[in-house]
Amino acid sequence: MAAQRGRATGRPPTMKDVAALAGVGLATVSRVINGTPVDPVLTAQVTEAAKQLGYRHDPTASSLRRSDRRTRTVGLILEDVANPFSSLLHRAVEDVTSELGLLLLAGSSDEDPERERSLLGAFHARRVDGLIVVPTGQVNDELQAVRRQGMPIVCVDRAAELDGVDTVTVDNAGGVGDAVRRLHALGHREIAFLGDQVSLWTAQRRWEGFVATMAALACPLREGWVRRDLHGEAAGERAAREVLTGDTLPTALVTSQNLLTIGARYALQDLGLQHTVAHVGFDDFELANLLSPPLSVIAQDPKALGRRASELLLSRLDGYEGPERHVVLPTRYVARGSGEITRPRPGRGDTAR
Amino acid sequence: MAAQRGRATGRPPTMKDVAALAGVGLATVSRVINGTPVDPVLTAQVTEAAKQLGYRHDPTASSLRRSDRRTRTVGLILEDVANPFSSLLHRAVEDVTSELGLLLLAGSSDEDPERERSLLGAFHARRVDGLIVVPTGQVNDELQAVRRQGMPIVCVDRAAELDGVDTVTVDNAGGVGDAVRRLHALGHREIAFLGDQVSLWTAQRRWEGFVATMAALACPLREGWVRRDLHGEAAGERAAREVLTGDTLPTALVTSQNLLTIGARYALQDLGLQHTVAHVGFDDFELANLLSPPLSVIAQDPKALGRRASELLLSRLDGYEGPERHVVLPTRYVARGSGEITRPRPGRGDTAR
DNA sequence: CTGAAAGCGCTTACAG
DNA sequence: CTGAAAGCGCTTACAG
Repeated sequence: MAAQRGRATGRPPTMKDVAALAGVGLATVSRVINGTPVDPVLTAQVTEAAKQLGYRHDPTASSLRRSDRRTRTVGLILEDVANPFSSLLHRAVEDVTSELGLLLLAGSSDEDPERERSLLGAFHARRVDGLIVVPTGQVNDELQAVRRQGMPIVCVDRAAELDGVDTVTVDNAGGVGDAVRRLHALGHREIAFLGDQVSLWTAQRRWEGFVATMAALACPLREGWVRRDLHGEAAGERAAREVLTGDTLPTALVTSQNLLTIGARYALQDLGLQHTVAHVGFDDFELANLLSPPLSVIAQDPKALGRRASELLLSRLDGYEGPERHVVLPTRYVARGSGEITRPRPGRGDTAR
Repeated sequence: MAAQRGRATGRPPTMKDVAALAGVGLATVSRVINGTPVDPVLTAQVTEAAKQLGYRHDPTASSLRRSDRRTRTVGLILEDVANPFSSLLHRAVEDVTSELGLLLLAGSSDEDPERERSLLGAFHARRVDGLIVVPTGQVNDELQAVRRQGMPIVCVDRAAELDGVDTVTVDNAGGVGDAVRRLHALGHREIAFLGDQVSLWTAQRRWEGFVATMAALACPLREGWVRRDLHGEAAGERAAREVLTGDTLPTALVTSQNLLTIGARYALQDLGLQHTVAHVGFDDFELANLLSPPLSVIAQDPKALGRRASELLLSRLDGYEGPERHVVLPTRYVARGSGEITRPRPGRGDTAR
């Protein structure tokens, strides 16, 4: 009678249905599905029955009972899934996790601690196997608590001093320092700096790289040429415009973030200074090469960040229990033109206005 | 004795732990957590116990037993989470789903039916509440099968003729037609066309818009000026270069996809023709305005696509059982300069080479 | 309103 | 190797 059942009506077929049709016990079906050795004949019966019913294994029900509780999902907390940096990182993570059949739950924190906390809670509650997060830096206590409960966590793009939490970052200070040195070698001494919100870990590191290198090169920092804590393209444009229409003009400009770079470039072009004032931005752009002059950048490799972060996470999933690891990836200066503008002859005087 | 238990050692606290600490039945805890009316005193006890233990509700275990089987997750199949169009769409979907506490499982099909099938299977097996997919068009049978099993599905960016599947697309043909008409109004008659892989639904629609409008305007199509089935930036550049170095040159160029537009623009700039040959691309770019001349585009609104798709999905989750809906969003022509180059005087003869 | 019991789809000791 | 039974964390009829 039980074996008579066959294909059920509405609901999707379950292991019980498969067992009934194959004429074996429920446990045997489970074993076949999970690859535990089973008599070839029974295996064939089960496989056939499963195919016939269109059986789909339910990984969440499975995870509930398994001893390791693995859900085969990974949580990813990005700043914004839509920004190019985040989305490239996202893709790199997907490339390595999908290879293993892991699914990705992704969300955007928007730099908002409350949102980060909420995503963290939701992913934790769903028992993802691990977490890759670009931390705002203000939710570290909660991250630590979740980590202590056994959830592997890797922080990426921004460091975090948390027990058992691996990090993958970029040499932000080194990248900016390198750019400043190159500008210096081209004669530049009057270098302006546009910086992102100071609460961001990366903004802090980039600023430190600027200050340290300028000091090492004995270049004075002029107050009006340093604009920090800027958020977004419009702020970048405004700040650049102010810097570039002041009493004395800098001969070079370093913009330490994506949107600030775009904003500054608008200002430069609007003032007709794009061929006069050297400009280097942090982070690369798709179309940087099509601009005139092409934009020189301190490029980071979001794909490499994502890949390394995933690898660190996977090693934890594979049982690595050692101390936290801190990977620092290099940046790469891409000379395209805007950063190779030499310093105009001194004595020519102020040009703007 | 049971109430004595209190906080367990290693594992995260469960409803049972909360019930024990609060001195109530398991069901009561469940009711409090789910907001079913419960005596205020008991409610307080449960809330307190939950807080004290740091209890986290497990939504997946919950979904297993609930009558509606809701997992509170939505699956999203994009072409590539890293491409700007997809990631903006992704963000728009996140904005509406996160509002409702739904989590997003996202994946990239890479235009590969096998990958789409695999993601579809994985999401289905995980019993997501619904699916938003940018379909390759070659997995429609499987999509239909999943839909018939009760899973709400919305296709976005590309239409699909499937029972009970809503779609949100853009007026691709209309957008291209509009651009062609504008070029025609500026005197252009010799208009070249670069098209994406012909297997893509959007490529097909854009091509149809081009052909139909050219015919309506009595502009002949010259064989050498039509290049279709191109994939990626390099192919676009190559094709554009060939078109622009032929015996007779077109006076305007329509490129019907993102990467083709970039590739073509490289070719134009390399040949020094960017101020001579009019150029309109399909889909907008972040930096289009910084180019010289700025790039005119047929813009679509990926955020609107994502938002509408989410809304349609949510209405299905809310119980809408009516016939499938097909939303078509308009495109918007953005005149920036490259598309406003007028046709050079006839009789000036061929300029290039 | 409340609690004990059954059961969601599965895995895993536990006996045979 | 195989199957019946217990149980993962929860919800939901079912009686009280």
